[in-house]
Amino acid sequence: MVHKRVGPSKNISIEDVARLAGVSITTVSRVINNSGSVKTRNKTAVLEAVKQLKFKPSVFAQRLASGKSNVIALIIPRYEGIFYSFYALELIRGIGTLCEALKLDLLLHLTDSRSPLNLRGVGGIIFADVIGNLDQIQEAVDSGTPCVVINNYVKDLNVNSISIDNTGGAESAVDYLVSLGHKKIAHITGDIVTQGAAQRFEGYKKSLKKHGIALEEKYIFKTDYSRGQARSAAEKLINMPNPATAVFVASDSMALEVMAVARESGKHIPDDLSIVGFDDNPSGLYGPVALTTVRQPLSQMAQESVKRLNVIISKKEAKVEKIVLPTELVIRESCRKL
Amino acid sequence: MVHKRVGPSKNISIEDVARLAGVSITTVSRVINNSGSVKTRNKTAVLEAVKQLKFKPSVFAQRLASGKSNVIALIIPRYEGIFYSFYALELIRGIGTLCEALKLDLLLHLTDSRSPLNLRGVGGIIFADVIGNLDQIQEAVDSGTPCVVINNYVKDLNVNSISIDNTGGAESAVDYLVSLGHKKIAHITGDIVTQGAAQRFEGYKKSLKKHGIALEEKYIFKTDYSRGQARSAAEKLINMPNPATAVFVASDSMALEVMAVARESGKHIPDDLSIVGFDDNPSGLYGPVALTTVRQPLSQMAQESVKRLNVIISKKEAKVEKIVLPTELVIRESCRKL
DNA sequence: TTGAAAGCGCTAACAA
DNA sequence: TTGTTAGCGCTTTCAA
Repeated sequence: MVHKRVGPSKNISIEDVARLAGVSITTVSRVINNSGSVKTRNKTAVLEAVKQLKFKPSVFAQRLASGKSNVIALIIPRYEGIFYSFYALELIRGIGTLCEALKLDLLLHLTDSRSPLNLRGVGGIIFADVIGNLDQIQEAVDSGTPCVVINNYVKDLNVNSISIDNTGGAESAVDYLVSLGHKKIAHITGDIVTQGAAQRFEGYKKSLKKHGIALEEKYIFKTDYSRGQARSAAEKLINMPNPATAVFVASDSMALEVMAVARESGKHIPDDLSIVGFDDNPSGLYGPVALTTVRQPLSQMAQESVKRLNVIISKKEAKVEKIVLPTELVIRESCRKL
Repeated sequence: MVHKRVGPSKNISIEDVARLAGVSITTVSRVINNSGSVKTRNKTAVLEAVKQLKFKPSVFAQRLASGKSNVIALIIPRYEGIFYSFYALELIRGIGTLCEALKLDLLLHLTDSRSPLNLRGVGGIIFADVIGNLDQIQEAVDSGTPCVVINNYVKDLNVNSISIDNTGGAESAVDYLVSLGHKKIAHITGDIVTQGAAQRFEGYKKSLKKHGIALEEKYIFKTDYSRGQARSAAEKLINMPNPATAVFVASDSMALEVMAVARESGKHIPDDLSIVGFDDNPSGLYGPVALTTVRQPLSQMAQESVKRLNVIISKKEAKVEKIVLPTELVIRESCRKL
């Protein structure tokens, strides 16, 4: 026996609305899209019918018919470290919030960087960082889909990119330490496979060089951004003979770990060790000693990427831009004058 | 002169493939969907043509024609605290990864709980927690779209829910403290607007009652889950006359803050204060004293929700289930026998 | 095992 | 200001 479906009440189509409102479907279409001109009388009737029938247009039909899509995809490389960072959440939050406001559908892809993505029908793509997936990006760009890469300055591809001045930020952090009189300045890096970590390391070296301070291998500790590795690095750093008087750490969460280790070893911050982090993670505020850090405009970057994409999609603007956003040193309490 | 477009290469349609392969579009459809039977010869030809033309079917046309959608929406209430939690990321990660594997498109909505969502065309919906958006859920359920609510046991709605045994977890945490001889046990709550925090508080009270320990208002500190509020609470807790000997904290990140405060005040963990957290956030592992905590199967919950939805969507199974996943006390180093 | 043809629900010329 | 009509690119009967 075939009986009426209870749940998925037969889909209401634009035709039902037209019938109820006593107009053509074209008029209904005009009303719901706010395009063309419609007599107030009819408009009201349509709106009334829409409400009464609880009509929601089928986005698939709309997209198929119009050839336009208000879907944007956010591609996050499924790289181990990425999800333990302040970064990912801030990004998703920034992008998600703006998409909501702009009525864009946000498609989230946690990609393993290999599987081909079916990008057809996606209006635009945001690549969150580049980690082994340049090919994917290349392919997306080639397909003509508007793309913007964030958190990575992409040199080799003709694609929009919005990145952060990691080198400059790191440099200013170290400059600051030098200005306080520090000469033995250590660095705990992030995961060097990421451009961000590499550039921060670069900035560190640049500043030392600028000030005529020799780079010392023993003061450099490479990590994968995890708190665990930060802890080991901090332990080595603190217990070595002739230890550094200051350390620039590639992320705030690692810097907090260093602080904790120092405190446990009976060291006092900033008296025994000056620390500068990177991120401006709010967690840095709550400890006993507020963390001096480099603020990076993550949510600005996130929002900028959506706006940029939106412009490209709607205005058909095609000019490729590579934007680098500035960072800002936020001086708090974790460093002292030597 | 009309010349070949370079960028947005004219969209290849199923018709182009059919022509090149020398078959009908129906046959092509059969091949790409692996439905119906097609002679090997033709199949090969189609596959060859697909590859050569780099054909990707239009998902919109597919969905429109078939009436099926492999899109699932993840609705996250845009509530202030939610993004500072271990919770959100774990969820997105779990759901995102599984969707990727199952080839489901994941639509992310950070909702303000008021704007109506156009759910038409979405195959299924996962609501991440319920915070002031019961109406949205009600509407989604009414529309007949398969829904599952996670991290919240929804009593009043006929909807699938997968939640965590917060009460039981909290109870076992406090039971454990009692078993170690503690009688003065404080509790730092999470944001009581969330069901999770309320249930953990419930479990705390239940355990005390069970053991004949009177509930003392002065030992209860309400927070919004933030580290800042955890710090204030910890300061009060530690500096009060006749302080508690143990504290059950509603989240690990807050518990870590309590640990930090204690250490700064010259207290030793667990000698001066026993601490149990909740979450099993990996950060709890890296401190000087590993945090005893309640493990909640977040990623299991996340994955379960996708699987459940997938079953409902494909099998048309409609039975509503309300699952409560167990928690597990993970004993590490932050508590001592009195 | 195949293909013709009728939609899916909408948008966008074009005409009126 | 409105409606007619031809698709958008696919899936799915139905017949062959």
